[in-house]
Amino acid sequence: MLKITRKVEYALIALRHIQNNSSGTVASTKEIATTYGIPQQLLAKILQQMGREGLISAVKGPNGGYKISANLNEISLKDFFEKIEGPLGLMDCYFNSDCNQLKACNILTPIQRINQNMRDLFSKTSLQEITQ
Amino acid sequence: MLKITRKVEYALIALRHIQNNSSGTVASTKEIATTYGIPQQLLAKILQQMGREGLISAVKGPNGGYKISANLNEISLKDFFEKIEGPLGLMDCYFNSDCNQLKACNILTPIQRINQNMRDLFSKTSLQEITQ
DNA sequence: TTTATATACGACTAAAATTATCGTATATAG
DNA sequence: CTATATACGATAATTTTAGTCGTATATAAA
Repeated sequence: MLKITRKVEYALIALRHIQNNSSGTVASTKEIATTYGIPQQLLAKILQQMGREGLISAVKGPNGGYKISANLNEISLKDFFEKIEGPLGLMDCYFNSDCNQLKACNILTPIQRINQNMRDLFSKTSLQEITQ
Repeated sequence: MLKITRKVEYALIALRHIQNNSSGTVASTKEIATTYGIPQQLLAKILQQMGREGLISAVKGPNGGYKISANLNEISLKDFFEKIEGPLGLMDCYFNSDCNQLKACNILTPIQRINQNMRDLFSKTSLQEITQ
């Protein structure tokens, strides 16, 4: 409960690795996968997704790989999580209304408040604080 | 990602219902289950667990049910979550060391910091803030 | 003292979400 | 050309979460 997924974990590891890479060169999927013991195909898909989201950009072909293309200091952890995993909420009813309890739910208001506190926490933390 | 489980959700709903119950009487599993559309057998197990954890106490037999037996104002949401679902952490390596990445993990330190922030958030919120 | 109602709890099954793999296509440096 | 690397939809495996079943025990009330 309340855990980040491996997908996000791998994304953060990769992002930090790419950022710390010696300038001028790019980091390949294979290099990152073997360094951290991450399944290569899975990491590939995550990197592609981060590419589509504008966080990194790809260089194709031999000696190819990825480099950072966004200012990680301007992106909050909340936005990053939502780019990678979609809406961020303690419970589904925050963004999805087909809930059995909704009609009679007695904890909706207080839980929304706690949820907002959690979103605020991740909003005020930048991606850079993890990858720097 | 970062969601509470239905188990915790049901536990909170039940706790609030029991607390708001007219004094002198207890609230039965059946009553709570039908009111909020929660599977009765599942709710029963959750209530039993909360009983074992000392949060509520049971009255057996006809007209039986549960009543609050702890001071919910003195219990943090973090402690409650851990009573119901076990250790609370953004990632397993916070409390379990068999992780593929541990040896080379490059985000351990920063993620532990974020994790601590989340634990602090739930530590400074009392159960009462949800059930009152 | 019998009956109906309610909690207690371990074992099991079902469903959903997460994690990982496969196959194929495209780009490009050498 | 060829080897290497990204692109990506589809599918499979695994893990976690959610829910059910069967049986035992306690007790109020008829």
